[in-house]
Amino acid sequence: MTRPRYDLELLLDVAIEEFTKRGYDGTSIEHLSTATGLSKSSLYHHVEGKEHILRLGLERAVTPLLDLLDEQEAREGRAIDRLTYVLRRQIAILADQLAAVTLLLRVRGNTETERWALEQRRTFDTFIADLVRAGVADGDLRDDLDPAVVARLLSGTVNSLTEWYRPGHGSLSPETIADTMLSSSLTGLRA
Amino acid sequence: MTRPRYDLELLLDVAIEEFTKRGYDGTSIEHLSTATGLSKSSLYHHVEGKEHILRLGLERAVTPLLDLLDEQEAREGRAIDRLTYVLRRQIAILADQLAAVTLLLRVRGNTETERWALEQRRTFDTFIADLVRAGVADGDLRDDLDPAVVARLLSGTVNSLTEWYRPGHGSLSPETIADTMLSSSLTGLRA
DNA sequence: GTCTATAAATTGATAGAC
DNA sequence: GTCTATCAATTTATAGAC
Repeated sequence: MTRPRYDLELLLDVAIEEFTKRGYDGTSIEHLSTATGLSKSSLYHHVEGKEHILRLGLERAVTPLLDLLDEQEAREGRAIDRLTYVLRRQIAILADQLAAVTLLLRVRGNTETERWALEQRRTFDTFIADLVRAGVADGDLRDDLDPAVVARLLSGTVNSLTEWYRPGHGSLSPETIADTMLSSSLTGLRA
Repeated sequence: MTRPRYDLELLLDVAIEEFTKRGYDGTSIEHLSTATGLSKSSLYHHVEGKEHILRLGLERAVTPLLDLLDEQEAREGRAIDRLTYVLRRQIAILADQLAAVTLLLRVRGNTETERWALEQRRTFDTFIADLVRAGVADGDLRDDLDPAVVARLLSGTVNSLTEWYRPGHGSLSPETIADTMLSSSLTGLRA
């Protein structure tokens, strides 16, 4: 048995990094060729085209995020508990698929694939906003703040982790970062 | 008196938007030509080259942010009060120069100008981190959370506003958003 | 201050040999 | 599955007329 998938995954590792560094439009097939060590023709043997590479890279982030939502469909319990659980899982996915999630957050909607990615993001963000509203309705979250703004701030804070979080090197674990984020968000920073 | 500066400012309005939408590398002079209605040659009459346009656009965001830091140099008072003041002002600058700040946050360091911009961002972020540490030392901020992480989360939350805040249209004012952000961060979301 | 014309290099993609 | 060679279109930038 050969390993064509393995080679594809390696190509995606490189492509996601390049797309993130230079932007999708700013990254040429030639860049990917240089970075992988494969000729341009060989790349076209593995994928249908440039946009196909983007799609496969984005799916690494989108799939686990949507799986998390699906898994939540039948969940019960207080909204505030489900919210904290989903945010923790979102942070875990971000840490596990850091490069792909970073790429997902950088996509702007200039191609069909990018617009698809933005739609998936919107689905996820809407879910978070619904949980915040439900948490306020339950009386567990403050009702003097705009729930829509609160939800966006929470999502923004989580997503901003891609700007600085790097795994390994005795760095903080994703769980510790999630603890800090949720503790400061829910209980506040004041001593 | 002619108005060469005015034409340059108009060009920058367009260029900042295009650079933000497609990325700096992904935006061609031809794009800018189409978007401004000027020929490519005419653009080169106004600026030295593509990277010069980026530099001028980024300065719209960098200059007021560094001015804010300069103004803080001689400030007195408790760190927590200075921190909330600086964050409020940062949000005001973000709202006032939304397009340029968005571009600043999207720059990745592929050119000399981009690396300069990243350096200015780092200067600002370091200032925030110092204020958080001082706030903990004063006993005004919780000492059970990593101040470096807290500072990054605060900066990330502020910067995430570029992802959704849009002025006008009876939308929330920057001041209201700052109120919500600071209240939730300092006092917490729990009811 | 604007334009057309053009330069040399790079773009996404394909043909076809091995 | 890899390569070299090549395509038509696009890239940043310049020359020089008006």
